Amino acid sequence: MSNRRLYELHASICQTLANPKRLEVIDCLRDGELPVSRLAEITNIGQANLSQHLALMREKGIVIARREGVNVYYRLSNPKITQACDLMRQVLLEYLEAAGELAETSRQ
Amino acid sequence: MSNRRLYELHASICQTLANPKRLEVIDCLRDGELPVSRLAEITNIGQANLSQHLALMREKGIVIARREGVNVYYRLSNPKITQACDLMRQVLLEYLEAAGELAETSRQ
DNA sequence: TTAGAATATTCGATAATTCTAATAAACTGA
DNA sequence: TCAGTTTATTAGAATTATCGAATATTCTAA
Repeated sequence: MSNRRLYELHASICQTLANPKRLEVIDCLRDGELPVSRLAEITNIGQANLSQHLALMREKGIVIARREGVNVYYRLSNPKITQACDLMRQVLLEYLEAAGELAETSRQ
Repeated sequence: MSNRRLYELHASICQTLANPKRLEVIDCLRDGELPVSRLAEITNIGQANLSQHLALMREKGIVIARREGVNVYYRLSNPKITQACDLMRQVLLEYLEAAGELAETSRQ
């Protein structure tokens, strides 16, 4: 597979994570599967919109759906997704901290 | 800081990584800083466009620029960015592998 | 000080994302 | 089979991202 194509696929994974609602859903699924109804409760995302976000993550292979009766349970396809999110969260927090200290310094 | 706001900032980090050209640039900077001219050579991205991508990454705190004479050197702001990218790359590769095996299975 | 090299910014055109509202589909129990 | 519950899909409007072309800025060496 060409490098160009790999970068495109890689970017499409990142793109899938590049939305606050989807990140919240991923966070909800960190410890195991949940039905859509529960995700809707926790996140307060409208039904249609939540379903769209889940469909997108399904297509990109980020989550896996399992139907049980009338409910559909979603789970993360790979624990490394949580790890990657956590790392990026750390990058963010370190950035915020550095920015905070910078503001501290310039205030003196 | 509110959770909502953190998810937004987190998403904006992911958004910054969600582009094949920017991922390629980040890959180039994995082992240290490089001048824009060198990045342009390696990646074959047009001057204006490359500069736009670098500006975006600067704004989001992903890269840091250092001017030395007529050249501007860019570097990653945090080694965890490389780690996060590598993890997501692994997620992708494992997905591709699983998809490949799936195709293998269904062909039998 | 001025020409030339390296980099950045601005401006539109095009494409991609995101959302809500409406509707459809899948399933269960009566 | 029908009503009700849960989830998915579609359509269209609004916002946002991406790119190339043109232009501006920053710096150095002559």
